[in-house]
Amino acid sequence: MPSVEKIAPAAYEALDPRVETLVNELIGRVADKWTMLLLEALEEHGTCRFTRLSQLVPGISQKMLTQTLRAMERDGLVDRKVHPVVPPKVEYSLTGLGQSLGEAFCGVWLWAEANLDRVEASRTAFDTRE
Amino acid sequence: MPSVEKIAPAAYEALDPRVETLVNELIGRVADKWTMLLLEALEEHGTCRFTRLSQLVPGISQKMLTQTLRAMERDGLVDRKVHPVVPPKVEYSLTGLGQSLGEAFCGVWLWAEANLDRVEASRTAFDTRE
DNA sequence: GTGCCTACTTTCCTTTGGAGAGTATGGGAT
DNA sequence: ATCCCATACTCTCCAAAGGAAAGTAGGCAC
Repeated sequence: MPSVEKIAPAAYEALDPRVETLVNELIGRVADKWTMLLLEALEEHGTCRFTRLSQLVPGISQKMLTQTLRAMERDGLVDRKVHPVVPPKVEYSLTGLGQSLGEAFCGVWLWAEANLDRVEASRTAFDTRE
Repeated sequence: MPSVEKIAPAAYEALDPRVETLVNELIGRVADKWTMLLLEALEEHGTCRFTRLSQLVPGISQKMLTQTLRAMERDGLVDRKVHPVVPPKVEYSLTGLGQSLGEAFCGVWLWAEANLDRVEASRTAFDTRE
């Protein structure tokens, strides 16, 4: 089981605090529930429109959908294509950068899928201990 | 570049909606800024006490530190060992499950490290477009 | 005119999160 | 005996984030 250090020892140890801070900020931005869920939806279904995305990501409010998509666009993760027609038509898709982040998150999805039961068991054990 | 489907096609396609909902909930719980940062801190520094963790994770409030650690303990990600001495001494460490999640997040750290510049560039481009 | 369509905004209100002070405990210093 | 300290919280108060629902724009069908 490799750790970050074992995979990229030199790069990791060589980080100066300034870069580490930036990485932490980026992680804080990107390690967000809605961002992850949107990344997954766009990865799985390809180009989507606003309403479609709101259906694909259950529980997201329009406000958060707009907000998260904008932030992802600003970060270069999604491409936003506006067709100047009426009624409005806006298509969202992953950029190469977004796809690579989606792949980076792949391990987390697999982990969640594989360990659902363990987490569930731990929770009930914890709750009955109280 | 493998996608989720290519790595685990059968398991992924076979998910019934109920399981997918649970996975989404688990992702929502775990894809949290503080959880990721704590996971990283514990992975890198091993067993730590409360005050140490608050120093290792810059910007976290005591409230969020307590809260996040409790949630992680409940999910079986961290082990909380209380030594009944005075002043109090509580040691936190990753469980096997926590370590495996830390490894799953490894790709995201590497991605962030590798793509900091691209994201930064995209942001300034976006901001000057406005 | 009325209503419809879509992608947002806006408003209002609840929940979450941060800052800082307070708590409990016994041991060591004075 | 009294004071102070260390540690891991816990509480209170306030600001910020987030959700629900209604509103907006503007061309088109009726």
